[in-house]
Amino acid sequence: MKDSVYRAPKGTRDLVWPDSERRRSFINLFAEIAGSSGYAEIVLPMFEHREVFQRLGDGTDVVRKEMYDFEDKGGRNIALRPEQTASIVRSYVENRPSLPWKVWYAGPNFRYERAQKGRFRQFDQVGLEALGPEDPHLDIEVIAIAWRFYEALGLRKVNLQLNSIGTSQDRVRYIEALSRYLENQKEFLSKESQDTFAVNPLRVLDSKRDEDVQVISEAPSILDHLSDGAQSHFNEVQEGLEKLAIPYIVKPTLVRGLDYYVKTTFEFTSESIDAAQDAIGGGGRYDGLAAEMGAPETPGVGFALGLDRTLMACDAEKSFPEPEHMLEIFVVDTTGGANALVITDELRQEGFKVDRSFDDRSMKAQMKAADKSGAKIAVIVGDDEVSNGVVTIRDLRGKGGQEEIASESMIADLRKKLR
RNA sequence: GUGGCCGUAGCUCAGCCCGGUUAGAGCACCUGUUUGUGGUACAGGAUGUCGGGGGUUCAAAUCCCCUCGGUCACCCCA
Repeated sequence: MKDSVYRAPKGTRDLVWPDSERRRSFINLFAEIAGSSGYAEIVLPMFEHREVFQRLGDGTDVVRKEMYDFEDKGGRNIALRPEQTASIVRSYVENRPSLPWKVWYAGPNFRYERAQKGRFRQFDQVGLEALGPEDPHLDIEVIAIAWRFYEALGLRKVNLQLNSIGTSQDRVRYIEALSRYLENQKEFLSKESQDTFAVNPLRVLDSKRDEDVQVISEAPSILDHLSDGAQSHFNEVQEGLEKLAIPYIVKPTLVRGLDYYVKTTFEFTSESIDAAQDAIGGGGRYDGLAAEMGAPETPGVGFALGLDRTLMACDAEKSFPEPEHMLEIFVVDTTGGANALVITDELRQEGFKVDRSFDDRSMKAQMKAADKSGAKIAVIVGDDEVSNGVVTIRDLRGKGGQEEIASESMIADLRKKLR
């Protein structure tokens, strides 16, 4: 194996064609859908002052063990962003755009954790956030955009899990009730969950360990602790989803890993992913976050979708296929390359996707390269063509017929064949 | 942070248990069969610090120890 220094660091990898192009198409499709819903792109810094992400919650794993942080040369505590919602709210607090403020984003996030299938230290997300309205219609819009995006990708086996975790006051009351219950059941909990309980009782509900399942299933439900306002908000969200025919299941134990959520939380999972990591997207409402960062109370709601995991689901469902070819035309020149130089440039200026060989290789080698390139047509120039003022146009896809075309009509002919 | 599995040619892997001829296969690559013509076939060719270090031995890809890396899972999340 190569020296371990000259390889991508743990949890990162190179995306080369066709994966790189598929990623770009994915983001383009998302941009189209978000853009046509009134969301504008925002490009954020990839790192922030660590305190920005501290807002995700001191008891969360993201803050406690997954923060990719360091001190810069100026002595500042910097963290690579583990997600973008906090950055967006920071940007809102800093720039105070007029409301409602609807933005979408795409780009890498960073979490320092052990990589596994569908989990990387650098991973791409697309997402959007809407700040201002408290209206449950906005929750519905946000969920619907994600849902329509999955549909546009061709995904069929996506499940929407929905919950409300109430207002922060509701949650305080709920956590009291939950803690009382868990305290009594403590001996039946796994050791890990007992530790979790001490740090953040809510997160015990997330445990998938067999010992905990029974205790969790009989635990008090957050849905029994919602205030009237939160309850009617939740009801409206559900009614709206039904109006849009978006199927969902209410999952009272869905608390999500970040502390800033209130009221609506949701998560998308894929049934088709063959890996432990099947959550392909998630989000919720965070009405208190802007105020925590020093702005007036400003409600917000949004989601983020994992690009890699979503594409894993696409692979499994054979949807959103990778591109097949990059090229249309391959220029073969047996006169030393000078003709290829001019012809490829000319064709490229005309908008064709064109490549050629270098190093004056044999015609056979050039034809092989033409075939491998996936191009549909070879434009062949040899001494005969040059002296007759023609080029040979050869079909690379079908049986391989070819014809000579006068150089002047080459572009018109190729346009006819390819467009 | 914890555990399982795996590191041999550019890629996928065999060989390792039972140490011993020049370390193999397929794919990919290059050349030719083809006096300008790819995709099929055939013939030939190039390619390896057997992840790294140490140890045992007359002899290590093969046995032992350490280490680095990858991968999957737990935790948790996208």
